[in-house]
Amino acid sequence: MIISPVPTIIANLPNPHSSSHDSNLRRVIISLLHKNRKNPKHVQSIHCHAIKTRTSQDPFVAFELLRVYCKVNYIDHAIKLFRCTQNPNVYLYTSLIDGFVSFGSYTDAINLFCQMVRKHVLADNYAVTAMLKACVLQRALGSGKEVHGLVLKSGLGLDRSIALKLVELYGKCGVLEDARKMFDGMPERDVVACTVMIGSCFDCGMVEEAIEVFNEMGTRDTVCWTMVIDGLVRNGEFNRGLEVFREMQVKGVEPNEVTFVCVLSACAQLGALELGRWIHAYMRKCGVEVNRFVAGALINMYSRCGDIDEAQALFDGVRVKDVSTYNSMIGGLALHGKSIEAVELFSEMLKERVRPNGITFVGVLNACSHGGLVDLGGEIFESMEMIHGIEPEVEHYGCMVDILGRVGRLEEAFDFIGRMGVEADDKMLCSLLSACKIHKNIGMGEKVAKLLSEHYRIDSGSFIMLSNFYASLGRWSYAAEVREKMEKGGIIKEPGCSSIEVNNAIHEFFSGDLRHPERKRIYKKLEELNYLTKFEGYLPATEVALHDIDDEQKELALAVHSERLAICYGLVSTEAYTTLRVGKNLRICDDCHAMIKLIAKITRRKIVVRDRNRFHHFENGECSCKDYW
DNA sequence: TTAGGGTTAG
Repeated sequence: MIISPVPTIIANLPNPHSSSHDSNLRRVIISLLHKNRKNPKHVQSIHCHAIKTRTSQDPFVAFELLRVYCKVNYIDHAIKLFRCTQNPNVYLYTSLIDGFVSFGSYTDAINLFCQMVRKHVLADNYAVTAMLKACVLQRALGSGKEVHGLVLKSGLGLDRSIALKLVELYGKCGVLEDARKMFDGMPERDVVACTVMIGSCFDCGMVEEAIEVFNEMGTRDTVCWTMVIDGLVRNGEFNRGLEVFREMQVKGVEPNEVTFVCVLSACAQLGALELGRWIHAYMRKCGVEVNRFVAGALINMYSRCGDIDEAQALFDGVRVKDVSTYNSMIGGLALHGKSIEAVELFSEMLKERVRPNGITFVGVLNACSHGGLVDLGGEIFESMEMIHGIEPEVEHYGCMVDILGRVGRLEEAFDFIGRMGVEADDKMLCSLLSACKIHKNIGMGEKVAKLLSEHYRIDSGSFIMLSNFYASLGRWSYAAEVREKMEKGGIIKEPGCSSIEVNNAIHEFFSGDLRHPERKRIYKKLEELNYLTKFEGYLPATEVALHDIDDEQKELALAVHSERLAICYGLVSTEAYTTLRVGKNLRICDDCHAMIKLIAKITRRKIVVRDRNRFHHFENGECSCKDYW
C-alpha cells in the first residue's frame, strides 16, 4: 500500500496520546472519510492515521474505510484492509462482497460469502442480498439455490430484497416457474416487484406473460414502462417497443434517459433514421442529460441507420469518452467499411489510456476483416492477450477465421480453427464456407461443410449457407438433403426482407412482394431498370438463385429480390437525388450488389444498403465495400 | 451509531 504524506485535512485530529476518548477519534475519522470519500489519496492518508492511532481495528472505522475504498474502485486496498482486520464481522464481509460485485469480480464475491459461512459468521439479510446480486450477475443458479435453501433453513425469513433478487435470479437463469413462485409468494407486490417480474419474463423470452403482468398493474412509473420497452426491443419486437413508447407519452409518463436509450436501440435495429433523428431532437427539447449510455446509443443509432458522419460528429462532441463510447464508434466505422479509420481510432483510444475490452476487439477485428487488413488484424489479435490481458473468446477467433478466409488463406484459417483451443461455432464455420465459395475451393469447402452439418447447433442462416454452397456446385441432391434436414428439424428459413423509410413510415418488402399499394409503380420502375442496366452491361448471375430451376426462372427470382423492390419504391416516392436508405435482414447477394451499383449510376442517387453484416454505400457505379464483403 | 430497490449500448 502506498503511504502518502499526511495532508492538512488531518492536522486537526485529536491527539492520540492525549486523553481524548476513542469514540471521539472514531467519530472524527468517520466524518473525515465521509467528507473525502471521492479523493482516494486523502482516504489513504486517513487510513494511515487510523493505523497509527490504532483505530483501524475499530469495526465502525474499518467498515467505513472498506466501503470508501470500494466506492473509489480501490479494490486491492479494500482486500488488504479486510485481511488485516482481526475477526471481520458480517458488516465487513458484506461490504467486501458488495465491492467485488461492483468491481465485476462475481466469483470472488461468491467465494467470500462461502468463506463467511464456513467461518460461522452469521449471514444477515444484507449479506444474503449482496451474495444474490453476485449470483444474478454470474448467472450462478446452483449457488443461488443453495443460498435460497440456507435462508429457508436459517429462519431468516424471506426478506423483501432477498425475494426480489431471487425472482431476478430465476428469471435470468431461465427458470420462470420458480421466479413466478417467488413473486406470487411476496406479500407486497408493488411497482418495483412487478417490474422485476416483468424483467424476468422478458429474460425468458416470455413476452406475452410480461405484458400480462404489466397490464394488471395499478400504478406504473417510468422505470416500469422503460422495462417493457427494453424487454420488447431485446426480444426483437422493435415496432412494438416504439408503440409502447408512444402509449407512455399519451399517458403522460415522463421518459428518462434510460427510456431514450431503449427507444434509440429500437430505431437502430429498425434502421429508422428519420424517427431516430426526431427522438434526438425531442431529447434536446426535454433537456435529457447526454450521459455515456445516451451518447453511445445515439452514436450507435446514427451509424446503424447509415449516417456515419452524424455519428462521428456526436462522438467528437463527447468530452469524456469511455470504453463504450469508443466501442460504439469503432463498431460503427467497421460497419461502414471505414477500416483504416476504425484502426486509427483504436490507436487513439490506447493513447488516451482508455482500456479496451473484448467488445473493442470485436469491432477492430471486424474492421480489419472488412478492409482486408490481414497482417494488422493478426497483430491486433496477438496483442489482445499479450499486451491487454484479454483472453480471446469465440467471436474473436471467428473474426480471425473471417480475416484469413476472405483473402483466400483458407488452409491457414482451417488450421487456425484446429489450434484455437475453443470449440468452433456455426457462425465461424459459415464464414469459412462462404470464403471457400468465393475462392472456389471445393475441396476445402466440402471439409468445412461436413463439419458444419455435424455441428450440434446450427441455425437457419447456416443451413441456407450450406444448401447454397452445394447448389452453387450444382449438387442439387446434397442441397435438397440439407433443406430436408432443416424442415425435419422444424427450422424455418428466415425470408429475405428489406425495408425503406419514407416520410417517417417503414415500408417492408419480401421477395416478389405484391402487397404494397404502390406495387404497380414499383414493378414498372423495376422493369425499366432491368432494361437500362442490361445496356450498362449487367448480366444476371443465375447461380445465386439457388433452386433447381431453369435459368429463365432463376433470372426472374433474382429480379424480384426484396432490396430491389425497396429501392424501386424509394425511387418512385422521393424527390430526385434523395439518398435512399435500405435495410436488409440477410446478406446482400452478388447479383443485387452488381445491379444496385448500376442503379445508383443510372439514377444518380446515393443508395445506402445495410445488410446483415455491414453497410454498402453505392454511388456512381461503385460500392464503398469495393466488392469485398 | 455501521448498509440493500426495479430500467441503459456493443
